Amino acid sequence: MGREKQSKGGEEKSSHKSSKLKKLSGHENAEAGGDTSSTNSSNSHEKIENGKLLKKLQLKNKTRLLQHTKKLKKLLSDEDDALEGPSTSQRKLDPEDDDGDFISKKKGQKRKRIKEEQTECSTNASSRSKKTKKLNDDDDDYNSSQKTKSKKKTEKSVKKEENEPLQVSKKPKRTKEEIQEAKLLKIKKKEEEEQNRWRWWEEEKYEDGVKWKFLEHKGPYFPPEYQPVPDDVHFYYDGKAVKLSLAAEEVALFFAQMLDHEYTTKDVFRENFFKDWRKEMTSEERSLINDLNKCDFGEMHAMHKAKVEARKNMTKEEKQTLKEANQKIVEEFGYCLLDHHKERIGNFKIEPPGLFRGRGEHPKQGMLKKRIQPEDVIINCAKDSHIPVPPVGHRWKEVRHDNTVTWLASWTENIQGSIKYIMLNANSKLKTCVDDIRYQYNQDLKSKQMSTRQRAVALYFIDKLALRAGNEKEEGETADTVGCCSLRVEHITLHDQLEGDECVVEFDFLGKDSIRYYNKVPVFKNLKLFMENKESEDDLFDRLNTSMLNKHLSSLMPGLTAKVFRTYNASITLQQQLKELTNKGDNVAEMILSYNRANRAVAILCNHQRAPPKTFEQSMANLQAKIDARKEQLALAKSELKQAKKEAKSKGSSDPKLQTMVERKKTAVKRCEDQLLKMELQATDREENKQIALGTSKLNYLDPRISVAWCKKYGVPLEKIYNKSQRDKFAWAIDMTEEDFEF
DNA sequence: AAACTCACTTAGTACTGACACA
DNA sequence: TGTGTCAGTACTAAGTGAGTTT
Repeated sequence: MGREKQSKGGEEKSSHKSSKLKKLSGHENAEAGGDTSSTNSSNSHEKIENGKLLKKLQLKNKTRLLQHTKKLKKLLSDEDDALEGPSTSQRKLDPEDDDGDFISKKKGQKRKRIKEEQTECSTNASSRSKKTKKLNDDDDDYNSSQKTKSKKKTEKSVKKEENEPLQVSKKPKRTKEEIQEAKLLKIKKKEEEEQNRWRWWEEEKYEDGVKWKFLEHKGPYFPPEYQPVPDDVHFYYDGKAVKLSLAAEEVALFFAQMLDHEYTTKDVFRENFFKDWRKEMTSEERSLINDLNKCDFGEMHAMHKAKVEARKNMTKEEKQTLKEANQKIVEEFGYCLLDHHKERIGNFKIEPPGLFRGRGEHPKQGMLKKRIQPEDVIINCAKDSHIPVPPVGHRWKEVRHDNTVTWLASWTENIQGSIKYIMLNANSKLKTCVDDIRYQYNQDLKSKQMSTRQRAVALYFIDKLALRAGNEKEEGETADTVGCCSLRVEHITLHDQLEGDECVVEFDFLGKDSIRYYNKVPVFKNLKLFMENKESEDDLFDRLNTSMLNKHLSSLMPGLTAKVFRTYNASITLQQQLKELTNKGDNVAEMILSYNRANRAVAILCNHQRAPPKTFEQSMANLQAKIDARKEQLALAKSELKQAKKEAKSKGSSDPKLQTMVERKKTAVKRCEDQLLKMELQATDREENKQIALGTSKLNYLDPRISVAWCKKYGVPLEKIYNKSQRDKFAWAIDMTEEDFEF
């Protein structure tokens, strides 16, 4: 029994974790989308072989977490493995040092603190060891329960499949299946590794059940008070104008506004409405108004329609001011402070009153959804935060400080009696997070504090130019290479005026692997300031190091470090470029050029250079020769076609032999043209690629799902993008990615 | 062990705003 | 200049599942 409970606990933990991760990695949507569509596809592909389906389902279960963790893993480790070679050797000294000294120090401190806290009371100390044990148990249980779960699922689906005649013979599939099984095992192992890693990572942030340590917000935003209708708008009962009380009028207007909707014709809706409406009436009104059919809301309805129309016809300026006003509200109420970072609140507005519209034939449709008052609202925030102030003349129902839940405010809704919450944006994505970060560093550029200012500029470089973080290095041990934070004055030159641009900074330094980074960027005046009174070998950012930078970043978003930024930017660039460069109607060759161009944009961003291949000139010459030959061939084919046409004409169109001849020549010309085009595209591609290495980004930065999705979407064979070993490496992505995948 | 509660999590739909097109 | 269309967003109803109560 206890065991069972534990396993449940484990599962819960993991799902909780995965949702966390979701949030972090911004894969919430992708995951959901992938899931639904894969369900769809398993429905539609009923002919799919058993094995594949099985595998698919298994994979789906097993990779649910993987999908989330994958990114994180990529973000946290891959780059290190493949790209940070020299620096890792240095970092190896401290095995925990993953993201810079500071983080590890901080982590160490934190750990120490926790330990101290726990040794303070002995029960805690023992419970701690229990806890760790429990965690391990949970792990096992979780996996096994997942297994049984997926087994159940697959069994179910297999049963479903049994009704369908199997179209593909089983035998050859077996071996495939086995291979898949092996792959699965591998994936599973990886997944387990990642789970452990993640758990460790998360465990530090919040201990058991705690969702936050600090939470501050402004409380919910209440909808505006009811504005009574002007006197010239009348409500008629039984033909006579009746001036309604405020409360009754408000509810009447709800109904009047909906008159165009077929809801108002439904008996249930009308009955519910009328019943609730009467509750809002004064006793006189109630005794007068007994039949909804005798009510005439015509003028109110017309007024509402006129209002809608007027809003539509607003001038641009009016719309703009309205928008700005809304923006202000969002700025004030739309964000909260969660631990140390600003988070967007998903629904900071209290739901306005109205008539309930359930979905389908809802028995409660038409009931009045009451106006929520501050007296109905429970506020949840940190004890030591600024407690939100209720609207004047009001008080909150309760203010509590429960850090085991994530909601900021709640109230009980009157239709179903269920609780409604104000919560953080469920899909507060990396994307939006990045926007926030960008906003912030743009603000920080003007900061009075030098260190903040330097950090902002450094972030700008990392974001815009995808510079590496630039950890301090042991002098004399390795080549003198730098990254963003270790840039020195000698590495940049400022030009007040260069090639038509003002304030251009010219970068020239050796980055990782001693690859030269050379770039010219129009930039603000800050840099000049940083360079004042400095020798050429002085640090450009003397008040900044990577740990400070990463500390800042991870305060904006847990787990975010400079290199994550780089990875993120690489992937997002690929996706954007692919979207931009791909033309629907293009043939495969053109598609590939587009893809490579997108890939190239990323490589350029990340400064992935290569020396031009030794054989480059030769192979280009060869290709050119081929192109020339093909051109000649095409010219020949064309003239032949002309000739054939001429003959066909002169001898009358009756001769079928000549007709087929013409057709044949035509296709020959067409074929020649296609091939020529293909080769020319290839030549362009190669030429553009002369000094750029695509492999690094392809293998280590870019989320393969983007590429896989792109291939699927445009029908480009995957082999054209990924070679054999790359396909193996990305098997998981190839398998799980649907064409609508969005990074 | 059924029913209920709470805290999310998912998802359908109405609205908006950008854009292409006539 | 109006109009249809499409994608993205806001809103909130509906679903889920662990935990608790009856």
